[in-house]
Amino acid sequence: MSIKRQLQHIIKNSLPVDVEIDEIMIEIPKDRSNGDYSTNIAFLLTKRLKSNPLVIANNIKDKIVSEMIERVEASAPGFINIFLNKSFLLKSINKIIEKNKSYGSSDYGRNRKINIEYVSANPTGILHIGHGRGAVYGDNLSSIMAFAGFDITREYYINDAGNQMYNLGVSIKGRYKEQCGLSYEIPENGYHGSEIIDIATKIYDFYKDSKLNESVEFFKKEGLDILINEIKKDLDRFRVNFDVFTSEQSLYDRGLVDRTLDKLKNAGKCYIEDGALWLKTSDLYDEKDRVLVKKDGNYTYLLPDIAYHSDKFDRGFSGLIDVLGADHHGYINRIKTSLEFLGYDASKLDIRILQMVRLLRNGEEIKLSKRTGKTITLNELIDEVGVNAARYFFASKSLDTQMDFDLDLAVKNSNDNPVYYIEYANARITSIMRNYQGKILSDFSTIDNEIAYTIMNKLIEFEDVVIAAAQKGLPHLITNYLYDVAGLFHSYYASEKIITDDNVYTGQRIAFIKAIQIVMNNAARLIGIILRDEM
RNA sequence: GCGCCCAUAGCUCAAUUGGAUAGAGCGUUUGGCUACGGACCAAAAGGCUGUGGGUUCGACUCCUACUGGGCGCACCA
Repeated sequence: MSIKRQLQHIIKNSLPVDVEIDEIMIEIPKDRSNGDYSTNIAFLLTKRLKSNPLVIANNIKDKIVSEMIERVEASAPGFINIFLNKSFLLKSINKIIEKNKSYGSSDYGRNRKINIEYVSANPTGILHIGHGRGAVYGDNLSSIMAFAGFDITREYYINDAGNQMYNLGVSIKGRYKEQCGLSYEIPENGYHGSEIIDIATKIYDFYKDSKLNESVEFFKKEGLDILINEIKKDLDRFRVNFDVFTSEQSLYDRGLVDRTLDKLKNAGKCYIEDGALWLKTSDLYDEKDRVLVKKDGNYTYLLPDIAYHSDKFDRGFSGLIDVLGADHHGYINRIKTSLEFLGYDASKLDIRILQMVRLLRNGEEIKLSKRTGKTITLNELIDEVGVNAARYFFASKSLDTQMDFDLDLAVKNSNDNPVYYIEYANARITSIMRNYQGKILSDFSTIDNEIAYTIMNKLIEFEDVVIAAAQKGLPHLITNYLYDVAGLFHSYYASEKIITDDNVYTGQRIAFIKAIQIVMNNAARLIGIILRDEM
C-alpha cells in the first residue's frame, strides 16, 4: 500500500467521527520542518465538531500512532504534521531492492479495462513533430496507468476511408505522372508533402510507366500501405507502442457504420434538411446540429466516428480516453452527445486535449500546411536530438502548455537537456557498482546523512506519484519526480564517499544507491526513456 | 461575434488540482576538480503569479469583469 494510503487509514482511525477515506488529504509540505507528510483534516472537521482547527488538530494528534511514525505535531492554523521514523525509512531500501522492477506499481486501478486512443494521425502523410506530443502523452499515460493497476489497451484509429483517401490517391497519381514525364496537377485539397513524391517514385521505380491507366483507387491503396508502414516504423523508433490498430474501413466492412446510422434514426434523433441527414446534437451538449449523410449520399467523418466509439464501449471497456490536439476540441460535445443518444454513458469517455506545438526554425514560425507540405518530421527531430531528449521534452510539460519548439534551439541545447542530468546520475551509480566487488548489505546502521533520509523519503513516495499521475492524467509528474531523484543523488554523491576501505560502511551504501537506481529506472521506463549506463 | 485553452524570474517550464516562506533548468555572478565519472556540487541575484474586484481560516489555483495570445466555429477529418 502506498504511503499516503497507509497514512489515510491511520488518521481515519484516530478521528472522533467517521469520514470517507478520500476526504483525508495527505500532502507533502514544501518545508520539511512541517513534517514529511501533513493533513488538513482538522480544517474540514470544524463544522462537524463545532470547534476551531487548531484545537481539533491537538486533540487528534496523539491518537495518530503507527510504527512508521516518529512523531506528530499540530501546527497553527490547524495542520497536523507527521514525521516518519528513520528505521522505517531505512527498511524501505530493502523493500525497493526486493520488488525491483515492480517497485512503485500498485493495484490502484483494480484491473479496470481502459482504452486509450492516441496519435491516430491520418495516413495521408508521415508523422511530424505535432504528432510527437500526442504520441508521447498517450504512450506515457498508458504505461503509467498500467503500472498503477489498470488494464490498458493502446489503440490507433486509422482513417483509411472517406474522401481524404481519394485525395491521397489523386495526389500520388499526379506525382506518378510527373515521374513519367507527363503533365500533372495536384488538387487544392490534395497532399503536397515530400513523402508523396517519395511514394510516387517508389511506385515508378517498381512499375515504371505501366500503371498510367490505373485508377485513383490503385494509387490510394499503394500509398496507404506505404504510409501506414512508415507511420508504424516511426512510432516504433520513438518507442511508442500500440496493442490495436483499428481501420475505419473495417467498420464499414463489418456493417457497423450503417447499423449505427439505423440506431440513431430509430432513436428519433435524425432529420432531413437541404437534402442532407442531420443529427440533433444540439439537443444535448452541442451548439448546433451536425450532418451525418451529405447531399451526395456520402457519410461525414462523424458517423464512422460514432460507430467506432460505440464499438470501443461494446468491447467491454469501462473507460475510454481519447488524446486529441487542441484544434479538435470542438469535436468533444458532438461525439459525447451522439454516444448518449445511443445509450452510452458519455462521462466514461474522457477526451484529453493537448495544446498545439508551434514549430520554429531559427526563431521563425513554420506554418504547417497541406499546400506546401512544409513541416518538421518526427524522424528529423529524433535524428537531431535522439529519442530520450525528444520524449523528455514533450513529457515534461503539462498538456495545457502551448509549447514553442525550435529545432535549432533544441539541437543547440541538447547537451543541457535534463535527460542528460538524469542519465549522468544513473551512469555514476553504475560506475560505482562496477568498482565495488564486495557484498551488498541489508542493514543500514552506518547510514546517518540528512540527504540520504531526504532521498529515502523521496523513494517511498514513488508509488503515490505514479497513482497521482495515473489518476489525474499528468505524466509530467513522473518527469519532475525523476529529475528530483537524480538531483538528490548528485547532492548525496558530493556529500559523502561511497566506496571506502570499510566493507560495512560501503556495503550498506551500495544497497542504498542500488535502490535509487531501481527507482530512477522504473520512473524512466514509464515515460519511455532508457537510461544509459555510460555517457 | 460565440466557444475551449493559456498568461508565473530575462528565456523555457513546475508548483502534489484550495495549503504553510511560489520552485527548477538555461542565462548572469561567486566558490569547489589528489572523492567512486566536474555532463557535477555549494551559494547569490532575479517575482505585486497579466490587471481590477470577489469567495474563506487560507488563492498562482475557484468565481467575475477586463487586457493580451493560441485554437476552433464545414454537407473537411
